[in-house]
Amino acid sequence: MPRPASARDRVLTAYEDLLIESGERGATLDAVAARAGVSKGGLLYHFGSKDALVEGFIARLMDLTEEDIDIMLAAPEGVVDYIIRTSVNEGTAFDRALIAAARLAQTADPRAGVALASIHDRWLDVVTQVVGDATVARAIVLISDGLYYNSALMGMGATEPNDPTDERLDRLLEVIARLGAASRP
Amino acid sequence: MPRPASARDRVLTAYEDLLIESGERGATLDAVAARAGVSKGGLLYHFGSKDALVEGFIARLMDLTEEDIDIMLAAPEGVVDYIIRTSVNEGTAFDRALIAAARLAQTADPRAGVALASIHDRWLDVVTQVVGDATVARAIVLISDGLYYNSALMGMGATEPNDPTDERLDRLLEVIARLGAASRP
DNA sequence: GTCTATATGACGATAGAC
DNA sequence: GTCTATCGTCATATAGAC
Repeated sequence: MPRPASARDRVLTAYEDLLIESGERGATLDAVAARAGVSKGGLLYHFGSKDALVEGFIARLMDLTEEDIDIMLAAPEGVVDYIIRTSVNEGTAFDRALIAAARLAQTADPRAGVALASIHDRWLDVVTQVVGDATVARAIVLISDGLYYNSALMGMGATEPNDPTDERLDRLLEVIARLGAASRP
Repeated sequence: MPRPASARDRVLTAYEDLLIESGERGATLDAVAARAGVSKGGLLYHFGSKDALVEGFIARLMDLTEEDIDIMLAAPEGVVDYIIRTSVNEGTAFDRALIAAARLAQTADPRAGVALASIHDRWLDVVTQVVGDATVARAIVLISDGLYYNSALMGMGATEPNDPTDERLDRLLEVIARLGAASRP
């Protein structure tokens, strides 16, 4: 039940959208406020500084990460299938948050990079447990990283959502299976 | 024989260094000029605008790409071994240029993203020819992308050069060999 | 809680001396 | 070729009214 979305939440989403569409440079307080439908003063009531805005964004990203890992572990297609196919759809709230974080990671603030590294570690843990072998797990997570990377870097703005039913992903998953990855736990 | 490095070249290298260490936000004309040991006016004599500086940087990146592909094709260990091990050392001039380009890719300018995409395509071509299978080649290049991605995003500044003799890379290459990749042409 | 000013500083770029 | 001003613009942040 999506409730009317508080101003604070709208601000966070507006910031994320702008990071994806215009990069860190375009995600100014003015632009975020305009997009969220509040004034700059209104924005700064909720987040006292741009720093606080980044902090709030990363906190929400980490929450979404935990949710996604639960979904991943329960995925009927198996963890490996899930992690590859959802790299990167840009459809879900989590996908969007991840791309936005990637955009943020190379600017002034190292926090986004640290958050991404910790998410990466969580994935590696999960895949290692499912797959049994640490190096195979690493290869799989690296392929997932590569897919995210390409999504995040090429084609700012015009990033059309990946089709999870793309045949190329099917073939990629077949190849990955040769690594000795159990596609079901 | 490294000659005394023209001011123009020093500016380009300073820009690259600052992109790696401080991100796009930190790579201001002031900072670049200071690092290159020239004044802002001096910098703007060689590159009439920040746009021209980006252009010059990307041109040098593309030159380095062609050089690196020649080296890759002639590598005694084979193309696959070479591409994985050099993702990402941050030691060579080419590695540094690539990381800097990744930092640049999510800001205002789409040119860096376009350049990265074309480099990626060149790699995919080369690996596909060596390996025979397009999907296997894609998996390999994605792993390489993932390694670059992690280098570029985590740990701004403190990115210590990867050790190409790292045992973890050895194991990763063993796993990749299971994909059916010929490690030698 | 949300708004409209306004202060302050940084960045990109120009003009002109040497 | 390289320098020292200097200008215009834009971004963050503050102050204080409603």
